Amino acid sequence: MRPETKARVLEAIRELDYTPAKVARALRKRRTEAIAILVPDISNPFFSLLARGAAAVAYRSGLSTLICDSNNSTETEDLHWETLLAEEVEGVVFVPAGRPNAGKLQRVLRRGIRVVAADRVVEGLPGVRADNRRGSAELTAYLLELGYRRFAYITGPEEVGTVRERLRGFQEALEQEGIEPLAVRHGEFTYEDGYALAAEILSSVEGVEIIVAGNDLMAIGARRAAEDRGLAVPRDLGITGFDNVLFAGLVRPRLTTVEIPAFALGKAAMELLLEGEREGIRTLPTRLIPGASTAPKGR
Amino acid sequence: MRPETKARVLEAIRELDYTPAKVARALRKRRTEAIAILVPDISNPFFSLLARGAAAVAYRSGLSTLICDSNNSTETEDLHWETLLAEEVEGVVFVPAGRPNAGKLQRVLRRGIRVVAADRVVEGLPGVRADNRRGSAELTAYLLELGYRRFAYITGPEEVGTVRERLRGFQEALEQEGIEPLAVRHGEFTYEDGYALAAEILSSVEGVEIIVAGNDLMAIGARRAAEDRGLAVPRDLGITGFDNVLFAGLVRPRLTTVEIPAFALGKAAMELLLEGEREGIRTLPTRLIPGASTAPKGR
DNA sequence: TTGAAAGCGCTAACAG
DNA sequence: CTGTTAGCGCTTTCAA
Repeated sequence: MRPETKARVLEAIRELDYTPAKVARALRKRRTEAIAILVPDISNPFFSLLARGAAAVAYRSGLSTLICDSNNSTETEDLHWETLLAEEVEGVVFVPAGRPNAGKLQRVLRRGIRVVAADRVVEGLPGVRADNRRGSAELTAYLLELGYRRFAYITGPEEVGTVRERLRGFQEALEQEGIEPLAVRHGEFTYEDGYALAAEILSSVEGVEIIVAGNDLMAIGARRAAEDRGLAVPRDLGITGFDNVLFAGLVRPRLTTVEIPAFALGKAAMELLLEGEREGIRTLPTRLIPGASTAPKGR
Repeated sequence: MRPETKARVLEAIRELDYTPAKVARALRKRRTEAIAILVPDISNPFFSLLARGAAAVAYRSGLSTLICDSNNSTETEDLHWETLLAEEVEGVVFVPAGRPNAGKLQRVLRRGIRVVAADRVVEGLPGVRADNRRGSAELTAYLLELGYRRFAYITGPEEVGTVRERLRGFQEALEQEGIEPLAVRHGEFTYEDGYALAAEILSSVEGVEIIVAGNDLMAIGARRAAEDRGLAVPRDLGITGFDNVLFAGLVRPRLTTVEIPAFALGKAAMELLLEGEREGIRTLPTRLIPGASTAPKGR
């Protein structure tokens, strides 16, 4: 282009304070260059960290990012799918709230929208998840080594994949030693349900040495329930969590837990999305974080 | 419309699996019906809760919501302003990372985009904030009543409005009793800086009875620094926070802090935005949350 | 009540 | 290298 013309154009841009309108561009190019991140609860640090990881990758590729919060509800999730269809996003990093609506998902996929599952695996979708089963098994092996033998397990809703994987790793590790858990209880992944389930177990099950929780928040709730019954942690009762969210390291005694790389999970999911991956599950390793909420159990 | 025609249209919609394209609609109507929420750090539960409050209101009005994360950087913030200009969002709920770029902001406003500040007041913008000064003064009065007299204060960057307001409330309450703080230190609003500033104070300032922190995260860092020097909380040293984020209630001893209604802040900011408010600051009340990290100080 | 036409701001294709 | 034109899918307006 002639330098003079270029200068005149640049001058006009400045003068009019011109910014290209993305909507018009998207309409003409038939590409919105927008992707969405759909999570169950953005105010949960685990998911917001995951969303951050995903957004960082999208941002580098010049894509706009829409963060949608399904508020732990499949119905809200469905509403969001409608919006995303109307927005014509090109892809979605998806953390399902529970068992996702297969019909909606099919419609989205038929429209050519790529969807990658993150953290929680969805049948028929490519995805990135943490090695929950192994992480849970390693944790359990560590607890067995410490000398714990009488276990109770509290966790989230049964229909969530990560809940089942963690439970399975736990049970398999126990089976190797010929041990059965004294109790297994399901609730929501909240502080309140952690408290309630632990309280119920402590008052109805004899001789529990340790409560293994499906996530950190439940573990903290359980610890509180133990305290309220006058039990000291780890002296009278061991407690473990899962996720290694920020506060797991802030509470005293520091929680024994398993780190799930939330940011990396989001990052990897978005990378899979941008590479156009259509299938396959990538599994990221977890890491055992020993804390002072468990201690060697002399026998 | 004739019922028969209507039926035929509905039939066609079903058959083609038709969803109206928002981009085309936005282009024609010259209204994108999209708003943005721009926060410093979405992985901070305080901001994600605020974002949730704002999004909930927008959602009810059928607006699309774009959540943008400036990663605590004014430069990233500026990049986001460009995107938002190009996206032609109709409004922005804005929590500035530091001192916002006035030029960018002017450009955005000149384009007719409404901006409402949340949590942190911005000159020339309507906004919603918490009554930080009073909340801080009330907290300080409570501490004086407990018998504390020798105070140290650690907080975030000086250019952040909430930092200055909280510090001011603190200082004014002390002045009424003719007391000067022994130390005031600024850093980032992080666990690490809370630890570092507290450690520095404890090793260089004589006779500090209590460390008042500008937010909860710094308070937890300070508590750790105290522990590492063998000081028991609250016996040897009192500690207080600000915000009342989730973990403030989970740590032991429970943190004495001031609740900032993050969700309500976001909600109110979005309401102001939708009402088309052009100026004025709304102030929401805070609430003192006494905890066990402070205790009556016999003299 | 229905149909037809124009045009939002952009890009791709093509002509000069 | 520059200018012109058509058309993305919708809404608005006007005509039948």
